[in-house]
Amino acid sequence: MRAHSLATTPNLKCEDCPIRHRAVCAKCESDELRELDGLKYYRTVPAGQTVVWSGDEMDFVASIVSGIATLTQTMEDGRTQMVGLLLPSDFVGRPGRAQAAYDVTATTEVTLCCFRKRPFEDMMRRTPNIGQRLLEMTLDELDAAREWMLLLGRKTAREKIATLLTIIVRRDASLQLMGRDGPLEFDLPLTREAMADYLGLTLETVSRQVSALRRDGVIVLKGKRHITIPDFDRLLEETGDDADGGMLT
Amino acid sequence: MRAHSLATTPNLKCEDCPIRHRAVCAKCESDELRELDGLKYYRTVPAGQTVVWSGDEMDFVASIVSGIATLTQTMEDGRTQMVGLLLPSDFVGRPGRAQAAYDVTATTEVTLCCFRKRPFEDMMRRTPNIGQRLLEMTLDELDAAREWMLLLGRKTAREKIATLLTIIVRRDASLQLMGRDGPLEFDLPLTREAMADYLGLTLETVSRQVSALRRDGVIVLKGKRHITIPDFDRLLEETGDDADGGMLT
DNA sequence: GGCGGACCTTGATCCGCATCAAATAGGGTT
DNA sequence: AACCCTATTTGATGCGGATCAAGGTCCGCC
Repeated sequence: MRAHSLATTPNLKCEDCPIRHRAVCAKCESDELRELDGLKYYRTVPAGQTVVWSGDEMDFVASIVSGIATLTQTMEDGRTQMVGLLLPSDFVGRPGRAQAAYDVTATTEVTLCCFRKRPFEDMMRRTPNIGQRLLEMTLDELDAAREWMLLLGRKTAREKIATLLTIIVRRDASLQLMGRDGPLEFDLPLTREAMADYLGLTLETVSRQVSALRRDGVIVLKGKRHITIPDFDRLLEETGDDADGGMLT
Repeated sequence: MRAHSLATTPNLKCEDCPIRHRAVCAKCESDELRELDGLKYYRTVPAGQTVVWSGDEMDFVASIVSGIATLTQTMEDGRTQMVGLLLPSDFVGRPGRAQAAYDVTATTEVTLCCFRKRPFEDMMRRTPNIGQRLLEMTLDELDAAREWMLLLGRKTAREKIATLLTIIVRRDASLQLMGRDGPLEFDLPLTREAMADYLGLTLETVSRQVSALRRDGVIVLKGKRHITIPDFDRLLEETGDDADGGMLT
């Protein structure tokens, strides 16, 4: 299944782009946007398909416009670890690097705003706003990776699940500011197996701990994927993190 | 012991600086170096002392000139996870952020080349070479963090130890190109406890696995800290990584 | 409306690593 | 040389999560 899906989607105008203010182009002036408008092309990848394989030649970089993708590493014997969750506005690929370092897989259908690497690198050299924004985003990702290292190295299975849930809730909240106070609700964008790959667990352990949190009333399940959080502070207590706002958000 | 050691050391000229070609200033022209020369001040921190505490106000950024420091996160109940190992030329602090996100601790005596944050940020805005280099370094650190996520999430204790040893060997090799082929030798720069914090293990498990690798002839110990690797490929097999050059670097 | 397959849950058992507890080895100091 | 302090090793035991093994549920499809 290494076939590249090259489904090309009609471009949105940068001005109307939903990720305009968070993506790598966030700091660009309107003349810079016009230039990007000329370089970019959209590409849509169906759910479940791999966008790039680790080690593959990669001649483009991209921003996630919509959908969710994952970055994963795999060992020879098949053990896999997710090392990043890519959400709308996140950046894929690395300027200055020819091969992909990780597998990039679409979890849901994903739309990418792509740039051929060479023209993008050229423009980056001329446009400090892009490099600056990319630096900010990379520093944020580094913080997220380090927070994840604490989770992987030191948290219990239950704490890991609770932490993942809070992260998903916070993301949803930041996108569609929902009514505070009321119970939070959302759909899990990940299968149990993907959660396990993210958390350094097996899918059986994930399933058991989700059930345990349900039994203890921390979460309410409707179906397999729909979750309600009756009391967010209660969930926070389960993460093992500092109760107050110790975490960077 | 929260006292800041403010020992100030006489500055080296940038031109003579041992990290000149790897640090954040690597791409600077000589006029830019002169400006940095005017901003910088050296500071030396004794082994074991904490440079900054997570959450502290941090009004400077710095490059490690010599010595080794660690970045660690701590949970309320005392569980700790090292999230970075800082070697000469590595960068400390984040432009645009007021508080430290992690504890920074000197493992050996450390000399820092510091810049007050505001003047550094100003210069960064005017000097694309600095921002570009910082972006490269940050992307490298992100890769390292993600490799570490795989280790923390999926590797066994023995594989973790073997991986740490190969990383230390590679670093030594990259600094002082030593005779290939011959047995590799080095001193561990970390205590068993620090290794445990890095690897997401307990110090007892670290000690046991080091002993096991010694029993199996993978490593030879002289004293507690001095290690000889009779056969580097043998050590590589123990890491669980792709046998060939699958790894970056 | 029955069937196949993906996803999920639950149970039983095992094992790797944590935990608790001593003992030993250096290294520096007096 | 005797002593102390810290780093390290080693042993005994227990637990958390992996592994192995059945089911169960939902959904699209014929």
